[in-house]
Amino acid sequence: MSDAAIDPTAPSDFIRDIVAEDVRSGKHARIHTRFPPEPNGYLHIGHTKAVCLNFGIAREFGGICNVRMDDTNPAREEVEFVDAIMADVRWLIAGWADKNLNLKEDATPFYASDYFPQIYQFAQELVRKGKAYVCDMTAEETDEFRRLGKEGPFRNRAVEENLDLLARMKAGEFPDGARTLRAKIDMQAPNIWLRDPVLYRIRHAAHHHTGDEWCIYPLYDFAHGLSDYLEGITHSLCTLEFEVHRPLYDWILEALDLPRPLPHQYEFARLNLTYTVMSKRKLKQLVDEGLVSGWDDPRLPTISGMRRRGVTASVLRDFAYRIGITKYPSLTEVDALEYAMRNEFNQIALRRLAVLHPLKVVITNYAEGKTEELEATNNPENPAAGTRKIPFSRELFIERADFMETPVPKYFRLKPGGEVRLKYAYIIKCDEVVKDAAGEITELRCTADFESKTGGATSNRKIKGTIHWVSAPHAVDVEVRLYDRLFTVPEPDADGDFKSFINPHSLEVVTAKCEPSLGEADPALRYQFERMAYFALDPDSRPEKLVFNRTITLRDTWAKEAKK
RNA sequence: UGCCUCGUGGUGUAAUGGUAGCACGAGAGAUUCUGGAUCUCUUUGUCAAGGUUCGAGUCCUUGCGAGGCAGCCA
Repeated sequence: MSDAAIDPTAPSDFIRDIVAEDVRSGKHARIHTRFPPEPNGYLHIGHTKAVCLNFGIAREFGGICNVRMDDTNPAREEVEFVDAIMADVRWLIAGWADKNLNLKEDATPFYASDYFPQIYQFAQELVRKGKAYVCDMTAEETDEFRRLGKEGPFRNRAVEENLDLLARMKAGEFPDGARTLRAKIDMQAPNIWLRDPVLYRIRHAAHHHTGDEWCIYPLYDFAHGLSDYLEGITHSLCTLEFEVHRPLYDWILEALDLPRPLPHQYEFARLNLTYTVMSKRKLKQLVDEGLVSGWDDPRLPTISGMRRRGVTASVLRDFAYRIGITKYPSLTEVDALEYAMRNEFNQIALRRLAVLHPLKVVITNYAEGKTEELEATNNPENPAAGTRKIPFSRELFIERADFMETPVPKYFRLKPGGEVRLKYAYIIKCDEVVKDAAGEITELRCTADFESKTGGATSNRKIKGTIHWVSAPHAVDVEVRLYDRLFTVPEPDADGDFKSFINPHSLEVVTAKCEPSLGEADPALRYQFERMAYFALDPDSRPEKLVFNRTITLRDTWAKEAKK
């Protein structure tokens, strides 16, 4: 029974169409996909697309999805990455596709390296069938012959000799690069990957998962399709660059004459996002050169970075579904991601008053020492979220940007002699601007219209501007990290050095003045500092020193207007 | 250069031979105790030229453009 009927939000795309047709025709007993990361780096939002596709299909068609470490290259893979990848995947699918996550019996992910014994047997089988041979050419010679479409001198070795040499390769008798096992296909094939591709190479190196057991390692092309076959994968989904490898994928499975149905490979376009870089190499460079704080730096498009920034798994999934699946190598505007964040946070975030760049305000006609408790709405989008009390007193902080001594046109916040509403409190009028010796504004002296208190006699008096504020004596100080886009241009890796486009203002750290209730902020919740942005607690937070990360600003039509 | 793939508003996508639609963005307005949210409206598109057909974004041909591959990386 397909889940598609009970999930109307499930998207439609050319791959799901194929799967649906295969389900209809009864080609497979059960749909089985896989997510096959190489454990050589952290997952990023591009992987989100693949995870949501593979798990989404499993989910919609009542199937399962394996997470398989594509670990056939001991030189660059590490256990640290396996753990990080699994944590990210589990987080991403939690409460959504847990049921469809297929793990090994000991609850660990699958590893291509676990199949090395079987893959080796398949290699021997290919040799016995005369479809693979041991080649003694150097890497350079191999390249050269392949370019020229020329058959090498070892191509027609006898089966027995090939079998013997392969065994000796495995036994460690030869140094790295001395020989390879190659498929015997067609050196004149128009597709380069059919010109006797290398199946095994010699690497005397320890492997993160198999240790020193092997000194020959299969290449991706040989290992991947066989791993798919061994796991019973029905639909092997990968990105466009593997398109030209598909004939080889099929050739290997067919050459071995494996029982049908065979897994089939389908390709889709990887995700590209404006104002960021996605390649593992570039992300690693940013991390290694200390240009960001680590793989989980909130400015990075890594899953761990976005999680730390405050982005939720459901936002990422929603985004992945919004962008769709095609074969067109598109460039998605980051606005689509930001929209997904705002769209969800607007529904769930608790509203709080917090002043990021404080300016002191004294209400001169308000009694010294007096305090009032005012009622504030937790979430206007969700009445069930209820209300809370916030203290008001004679001395307050407001946002520096909410006052302009010489206001620009259309500015309707506080100005000398002007009025503005303090949210949930009074309408105040600015009587006096106090400056220090340097001419810097240090304080505003205002008077409140006591009749205008929220709910009061003239509270419905029309005032264009409403601003947020915090009572100075009650304010809680917190650290706030204001993150912005890491790059200043839409396509940082289009040309030139991407690092020269790094946004020098991608992080601003401030000490904010917050309403008291924020002192008990919950790391599981999302907050909107009213009129500013959505925030989440950073793991660096300690009870005595909270740290908030700005996940995404509110839409700011004033900023756009002011630029005109 | 060879081989493979892909071209639908600014962006991401839908339309499976039958009214080119949706979302994001942009612009205008309404409303608002968040310049948020919400609501209304507007704008802009089938790469080009032929062909098949009653009818083509869809099928065919050619051209143009873009991307991928040409590691003993994945």
